[in-house]
Amino acid sequence: MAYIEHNSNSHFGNMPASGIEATIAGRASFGPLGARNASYKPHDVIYYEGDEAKRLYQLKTGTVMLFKLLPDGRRQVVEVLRPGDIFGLAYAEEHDCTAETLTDVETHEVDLKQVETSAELQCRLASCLTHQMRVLHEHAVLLGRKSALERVASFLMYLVPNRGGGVACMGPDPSRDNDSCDLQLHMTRQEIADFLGLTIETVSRVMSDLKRRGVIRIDRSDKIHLNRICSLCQMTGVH
Amino acid sequence: MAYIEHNSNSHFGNMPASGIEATIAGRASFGPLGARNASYKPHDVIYYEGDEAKRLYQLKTGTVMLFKLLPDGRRQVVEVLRPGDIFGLAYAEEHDCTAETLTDVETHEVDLKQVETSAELQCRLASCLTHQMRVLHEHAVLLGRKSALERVASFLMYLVPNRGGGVACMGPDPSRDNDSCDLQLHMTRQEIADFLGLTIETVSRVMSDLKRRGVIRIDRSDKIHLNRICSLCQMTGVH
DNA sequence: CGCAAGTTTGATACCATTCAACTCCGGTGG
DNA sequence: CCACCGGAGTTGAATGGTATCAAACTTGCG
Repeated sequence: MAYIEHNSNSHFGNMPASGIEATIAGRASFGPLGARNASYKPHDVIYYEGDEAKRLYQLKTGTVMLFKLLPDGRRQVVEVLRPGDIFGLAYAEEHDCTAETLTDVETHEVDLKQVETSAELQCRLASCLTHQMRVLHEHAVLLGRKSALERVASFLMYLVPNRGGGVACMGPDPSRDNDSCDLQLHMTRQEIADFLGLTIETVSRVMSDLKRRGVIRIDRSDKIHLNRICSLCQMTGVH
Repeated sequence: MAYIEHNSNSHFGNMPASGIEATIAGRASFGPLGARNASYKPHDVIYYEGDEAKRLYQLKTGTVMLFKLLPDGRRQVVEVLRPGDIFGLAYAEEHDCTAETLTDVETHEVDLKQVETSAELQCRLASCLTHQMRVLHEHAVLLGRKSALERVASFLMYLVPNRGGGVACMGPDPSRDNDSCDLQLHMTRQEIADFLGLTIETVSRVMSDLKRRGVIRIDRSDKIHLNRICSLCQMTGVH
């Protein structure tokens, strides 16, 4: 299922914290730090909730979701990861989530033992975790306090390059040269619903509503064109 | 508002990762690593969302909540911290949450500059962040997928020593010698509601319902006696 | 074509919210 | 001492947003 190769340019623990090696999405890559590379196909399960934690993973390309299940089958997708994000928590015996790929995926993987002994890895780990913690805080607001429309709008905005998490919103500026954009969701309605704490039907209804209002165009169910990014941004609840 | 003193036994960066210094709740203390000590009174705001991040905080005693506000006033309490937890994220210019004390509080505080240069601090940071990330995942399940009763039951169970997060549940065992316990909430109904993604009235109604069913006894509004811990545990949705 | 999986749409039900009134409790001052 | 007050909590009735149940539709593919 997963093809694993050893990183040829592996030189462990000898890079400075402000290293000049490639970064992904502004965060430091684990690549040069003794990491193996691995590849996965869409819908591969990288590990299951409850599995023994043996490695730390950094997403190099593609998308991975982490989810938890309740005994009666209810599912919550707790994170949707992008390149540069890490998963497979260290400092714990068992994984608290299942990690499943949404697309073709490439990862860097390092043994947890290495993490425990590498100051450099821990530094990068702390940096990544801090970033992801912020995203989780934002997601808690979404799950705890936002309406269905606000959730879906926030989700779509999250997928707009450089607009994720509503961090870099320029406000309502209809004069922007490019107020539209194409999105590839890589998620089914069910996966979106489980991420947003909604049902599949509610997600579908909100999408149809956005389409009716001319804010989005649905080219294929997982291929969405945003006609008016600013209008959508106004619906996220953060304005 | 906050009384700050310098840590007398401050010896910076010379402790091994597996140091023998005191730990809180199983996690390493920042105390010996050049940290200042500070004290706060109940309802002190340690920092506001949007403030410049200058320090990293570790909670020594008491309880702190982190919350985010939407522009229209909706509030989500994203974390309720206990001794050993850290807050005041590093690797970012601004705080993403407001930090407010719920009780008398004592903290260890270190400058972010120190964190950037101390491998030891980064190690502990990564460890704490990993633990808190798990708690956030669990909370996402609560916010996204649980009913009001399940949320309140989970919240109360979270406050039971050694039962937090449903991690160490022994299952339905009515023969346990001690199936009851006293809790001090340190939170108003409003704060609980904002933590659980509910309204104040819903929290109150569920509490009354639990009382009517004989599962809890409400001694004072923030002083709850659990009559049957196992019954309550059964209501959290994790069984 | 015809099936299967995913999605959309409709009708209805229900849980949590909203709005409102009431209770409880501690503190203050006559 | 007790009347009064304000804030927090509780309870009730009505509303509404989302879930649920059910059916139709779309798409991809053998």
